[in-house]
Amino acid sequence: MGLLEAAPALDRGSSVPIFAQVKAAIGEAIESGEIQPHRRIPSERELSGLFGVSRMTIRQALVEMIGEGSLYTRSGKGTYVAERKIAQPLQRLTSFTQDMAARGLRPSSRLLGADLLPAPIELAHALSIPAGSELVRIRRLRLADGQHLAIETSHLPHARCPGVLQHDLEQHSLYELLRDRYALELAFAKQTIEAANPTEEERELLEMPPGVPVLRIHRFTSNRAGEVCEFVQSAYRGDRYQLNVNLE
Amino acid sequence: MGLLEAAPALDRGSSVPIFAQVKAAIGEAIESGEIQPHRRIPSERELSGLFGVSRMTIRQALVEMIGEGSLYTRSGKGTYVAERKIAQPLQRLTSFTQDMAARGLRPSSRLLGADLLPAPIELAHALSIPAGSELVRIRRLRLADGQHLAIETSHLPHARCPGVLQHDLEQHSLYELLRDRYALELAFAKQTIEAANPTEEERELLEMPPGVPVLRIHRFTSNRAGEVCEFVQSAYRGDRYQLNVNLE
DNA sequence: GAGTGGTCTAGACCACTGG
DNA sequence: CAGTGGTCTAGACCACTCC
Repeated sequence: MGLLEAAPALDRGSSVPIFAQVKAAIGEAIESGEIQPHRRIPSERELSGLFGVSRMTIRQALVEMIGEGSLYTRSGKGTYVAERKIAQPLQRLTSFTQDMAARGLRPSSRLLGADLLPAPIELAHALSIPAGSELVRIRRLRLADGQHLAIETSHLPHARCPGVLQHDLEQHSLYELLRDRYALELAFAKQTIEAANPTEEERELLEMPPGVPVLRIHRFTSNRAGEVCEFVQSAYRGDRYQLNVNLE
Repeated sequence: MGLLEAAPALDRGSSVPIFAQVKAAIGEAIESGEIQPHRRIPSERELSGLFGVSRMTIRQALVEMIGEGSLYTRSGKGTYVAERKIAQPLQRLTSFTQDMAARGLRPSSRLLGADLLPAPIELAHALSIPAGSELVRIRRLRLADGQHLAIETSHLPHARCPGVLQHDLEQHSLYELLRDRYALELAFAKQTIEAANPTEEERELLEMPPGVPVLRIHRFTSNRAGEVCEFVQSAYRGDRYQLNVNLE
């Protein structure tokens, strides 16, 4: 029973939109190998008939799958299955916790320090808050399978997460805490990445042998409205960490 | 004459689709400051009336702008202007030439070597070609405003770009050459990034002082169909290069 | 209850590809 | 020429928010 002959029945009553069900069905046909890479899928009009939905609804499914890189079109010819099963659909914003889980490593943290400080002027400007207003600073040692991996220092306007320092920041993901307790959902980030030598303090905290560089990352994170809500400085051991990035 | 009262006239005869013209008009209203960040734009039904096009066409414009991060919606409330003018719409695939131009630096190259070699087995597998088949290898020193910046080694299946070595690879962008002469348009890439120490050879070629690390990037590039077409190894001077990445 | 975005329909015309 | 994806229309119903 394949997509090419008889499409699976859709659940019209479901809260899952029709186009999402179509997407899932086509995605399964691809993953199951029923339609091989570089083979044509049925035309939009054929799919419309097979699923019993309008062509516009089919298109909504296809356009999203094209955006995710699993299909591509040749105008006037048809829609084809793309090859790359390689990676995540796009470059996604991930927390340290998610990042490690995706690599199959057990993440843990040690709190190095957490305090309030008046916002320095450049940082205040980037975060769109008054200079000198309260900033939460959380400094953590990050471990993967118990091995020292990185030092991460987060800065957040205290007004956005009052009382955040009273939570257990070693056991819980900061991003989950912000989302669940403060309705602060972080959606975008802008990072700069460079290779550098560690400071003396970083070298000691990460127990690094001499001569090993660090991957230094500065990250501004913002919510869906585009308001910058967090600034993070990280230093990852160069001998233990590789960053993966997908481009388009 | 603003978007909020009277929308600009659309050119129905133009080859530019209506939704793209609507997108441009709304984009201008945002950039001109007519609609400030976090202010509501007219509802989809209002825009439909203002522009004299159907609501679905308006939605096509809005959905794209939401995907690009310049608008966001609150269901049941309205569509709002996002804040982030910060960066490029998404993480885009760029060549060295484009990358430098975006930074306002003058890119140049020195060819260090260009040859054919039989594909080693792992690379052949990644590029989906037979092991031992011909691979083009191009090694270039990259400069920005005349300063040594990086060493880049590209590997391409010779079958995809026969005779590519006869072109002037110092003066021309390889990606433009591939696109214009070989109809090979590279669209996606998967990179791994790490901080490392340079090899002795890299240190000499880049004229690096001792103790400075490099940003080492491995990149697999593919076309729109998802076929991996290129493998690039790069080493950027850690003291002169920062990588910018946007996440979502 | 009125207005909003989210979803869906059943048509239509266009430019482009192939035989 | 018939078939394809790309664009566009004029409606419709739903869940949600705010008053």
